[in-house]
Amino acid sequence: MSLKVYNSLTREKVNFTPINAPYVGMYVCGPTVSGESHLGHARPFITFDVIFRYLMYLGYKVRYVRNITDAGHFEEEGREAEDKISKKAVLEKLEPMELVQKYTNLYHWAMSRFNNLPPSIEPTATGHIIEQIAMIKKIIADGYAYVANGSVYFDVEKYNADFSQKGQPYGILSGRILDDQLETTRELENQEEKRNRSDFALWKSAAPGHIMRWQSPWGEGFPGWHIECSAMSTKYLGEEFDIHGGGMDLQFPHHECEIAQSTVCNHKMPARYWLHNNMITINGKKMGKSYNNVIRLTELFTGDHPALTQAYHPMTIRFFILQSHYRGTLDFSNEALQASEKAMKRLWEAYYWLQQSDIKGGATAGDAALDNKVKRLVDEFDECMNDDFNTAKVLANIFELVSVINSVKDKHIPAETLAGSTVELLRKQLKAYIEDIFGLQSDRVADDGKLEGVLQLLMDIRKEAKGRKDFVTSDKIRNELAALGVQLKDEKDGGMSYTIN
RNA sequence: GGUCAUGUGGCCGAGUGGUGAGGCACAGGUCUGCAAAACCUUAUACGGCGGUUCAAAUCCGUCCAUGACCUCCA
Repeated sequence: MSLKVYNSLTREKVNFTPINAPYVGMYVCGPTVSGESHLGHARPFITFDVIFRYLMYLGYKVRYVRNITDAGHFEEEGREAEDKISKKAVLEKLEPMELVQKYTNLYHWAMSRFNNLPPSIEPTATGHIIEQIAMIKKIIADGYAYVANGSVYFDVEKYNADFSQKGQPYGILSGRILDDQLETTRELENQEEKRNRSDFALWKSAAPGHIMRWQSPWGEGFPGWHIECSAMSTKYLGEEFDIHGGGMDLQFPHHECEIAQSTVCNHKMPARYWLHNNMITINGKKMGKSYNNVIRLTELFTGDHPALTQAYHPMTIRFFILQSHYRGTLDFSNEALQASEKAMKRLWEAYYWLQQSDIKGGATAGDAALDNKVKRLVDEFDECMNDDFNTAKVLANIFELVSVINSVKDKHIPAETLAGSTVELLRKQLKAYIEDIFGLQSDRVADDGKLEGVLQLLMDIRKEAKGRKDFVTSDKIRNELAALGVQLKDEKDGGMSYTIN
């Protein structure tokens, strides 16, 4: 039973073998901090966070590198080349780095709300200009890039011609054939500097108005988008590392260009396994700026958006994302998120009850069939994750276990139905998966126990009131606590429990 | 136009050719001072048409539909 991952490069599920076990290097393309993150951005970061956590669970020592793009990309496409970040900074009357800092902070805040672990290294593009320039120099020296008017372009045609023979044509990842692209690419303006349309910029000369600019051997300018990832992944993970991740929309051109750059510099395919998450859609359409259907994370958390009927907790979104496989599209809707919200609640109640209860199980199983079923469901967690991180299947199993737990809780089946060892296994693996691997967190207050004590007191008073059929008092306690977001529930044997929303 | 995906019940979503994952919603029931929760039961499905097979949601062909990428994009 070993981990299999779907490698976009070969388009098949393959065994995962680290280059230098137990060490694993993983690079994931991070955000461009020129604006607020939206729901779509949440997916890769949650997906790869779970992958990061699972690799550690398997015992690997993982160095997880996720960059921050803060240098600003150039835009072409009929517009004047311009630095996105500095343009917006002018509009907002901010220093570019102030803008970058603002959105970086927001991004980090959102990541922690999602309970994503911080990556091992989070390098910034602006902090690695020197490395990028060094890499560009090397590419020029090898003859795969040329200088034009202070800008440097990668010569895709030459690369493709030379490396096709070595079995690594340009387009190897995305399946694109360069010749087709040449025929079908739209007519672009301001392309006269490039020898071919498919050439991409390694370095862009900065127009006089540009605020973000650096000295280079080719004049003042700023780095192209693709080179930062190549420079930083090489610096921190080496010329060849294990996993490169990101959204499917980055396959082309971004990752394709990274492959070309790194291959020229290091004579190696940079990463062995290329993992790509699919998009989050809304009404069947990808969520993205160009579609004008973006729901920002701040809006999602507050519910302040026309498309939202309510606010959603970050954990609801995390759960929602884990309920589908990362390579499939996932369609956003209020109904779907509300379903996730309820499912999560159900999960927490069963989970906390089990962790806090003192049930021990029997010396042997009272019902071997059920006991075996529980063991099987738990054992399958790892198998599901080993099958290209099938979090949806793990959750399905967990919910089957929730039913069993609830049956024990309600005494429909006695605790001795399960063997003590099975109960322990269940406790241990549910914790490992729900908290450690899936990174789900409940809002259950982790204070010093004062609130817990107060609530217990209220529940005791309510119990006494009920005992003397003083339902006015007992309902008052329940209703007023409910108004504060604390839900009381009567249990079958006269006990009581609470949930905090 | 090129490349690559996808089409599963009211909704969201797994799925290894053979006894209908799971979640939410719905219906009936149990429990309950009431409520909520929980539990039990039941229902609804694999885009169309062919083919392979004893057997297909699962394999093959074809058609239809949708989406992504080809331009910044998670």
